[in-house]
Amino acid sequence: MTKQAAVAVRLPGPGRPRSEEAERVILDATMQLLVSEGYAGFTLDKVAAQARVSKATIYRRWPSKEHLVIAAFDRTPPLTPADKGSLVENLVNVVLEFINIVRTTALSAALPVLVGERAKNPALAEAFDPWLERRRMAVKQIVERAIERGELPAGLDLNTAEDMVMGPVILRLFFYGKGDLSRIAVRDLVSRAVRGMEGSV
Amino acid sequence: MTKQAAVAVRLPGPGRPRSEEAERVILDATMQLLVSEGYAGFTLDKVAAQARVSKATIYRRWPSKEHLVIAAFDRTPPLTPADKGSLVENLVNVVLEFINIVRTTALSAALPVLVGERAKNPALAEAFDPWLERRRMAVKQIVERAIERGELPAGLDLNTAEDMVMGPVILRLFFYGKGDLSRIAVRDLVSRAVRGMEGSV
DNA sequence: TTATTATCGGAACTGAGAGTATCGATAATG
DNA sequence: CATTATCGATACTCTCAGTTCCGATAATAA
Repeated sequence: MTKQAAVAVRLPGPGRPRSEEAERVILDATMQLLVSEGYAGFTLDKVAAQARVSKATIYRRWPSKEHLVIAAFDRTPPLTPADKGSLVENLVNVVLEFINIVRTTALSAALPVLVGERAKNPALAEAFDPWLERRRMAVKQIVERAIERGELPAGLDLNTAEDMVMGPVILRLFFYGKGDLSRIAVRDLVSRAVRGMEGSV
Repeated sequence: MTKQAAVAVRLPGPGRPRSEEAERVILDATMQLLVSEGYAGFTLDKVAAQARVSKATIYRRWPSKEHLVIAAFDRTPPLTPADKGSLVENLVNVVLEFINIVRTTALSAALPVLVGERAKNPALAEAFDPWLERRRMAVKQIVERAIERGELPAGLDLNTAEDMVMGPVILRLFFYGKGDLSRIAVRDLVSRAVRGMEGSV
């Protein structure tokens, strides 16, 4: 949040090599603690304790708490762009998969905070944006295939399509505590978004 | 973020009355500092200094930093649901007004952080949700009038409509640093959202 | 007028947590 | 075997949220 050292990677050379084991254990502890404690109760002292590692070992790899959290997220598997049913069904499935991941991991606790930090921390944005972009791929791929099949117009901008599908979902997920995100509700939102994608403006 | 005292209001009675002047000056300083320092650089010591007020005077009114920030936001004027043009034009105008407010006030710095806190602080949610709901009214009203005019189907859920209009915008505003939010881009998003609202699912 | 009470600004204080520095020990290179 | 960068452990600095106590002030109630 303040300074960031010039660390992260180290090229092989003389000296004791970094323990890959330590890296794995730290990221495991990070995820577990984010889930159990929430972002507010999440401290690096707890990570160090649970991973049985010194704080120096953590800061040697990641320059800040936020970078560590992003690194932990980076290991979560990407969304799988299913291709089994109709366009709407494929989108509904990937959206529900996303909702499920957010709810069962630390994402719900950490993502809004990271978004807030990102705005004013360029180094954090550099780590955060690729992660986010990777999550956006699934929806884009599904839309892209629909365009190839001729179900959606060729001129449709993929970013616009993605924003239309995920925007309302993100809103209900993070901004409103009570938004309806049942399969029926999601299907309704996605169906309407798809209708908006059809034809030109 | 941790404890919250039982304060906020005080009924008139014996003793020195609370200074309304102090309240005003504190909220002014809060807004100014949020803009100039960002949420991370925003501290209550700075607020006290700039407002020439003791911290006790602040905490006597608001139980936490977050509550103070929300109180400051609460004074920002509501969105005006213009009713001058077509449905799409009215929505575009109110969305652009919202974007402008976010960009020229401290909202961009503070809103994501507050959203993150809201998820795990019930007392904060209690203060935050009404504020948010009030901002959602403008779009809902415009949509409601369109339904009355018969431009949109009577069965359309207002919350769904609002999510479809604002979702993509919020996404570009807070999650992506670089999203296109020009008038042309907004008109494109809104037009597509409106098309999604038409007809049943 | 006088007693009571809750505010005021000022200032010191507590507690927690991010990030740094130093230790002797260990594991690699050359 | 000399060099070097890691290791865990521990203590430290700094900043900030929130608390507490002060003497002074401004209202109510008798």
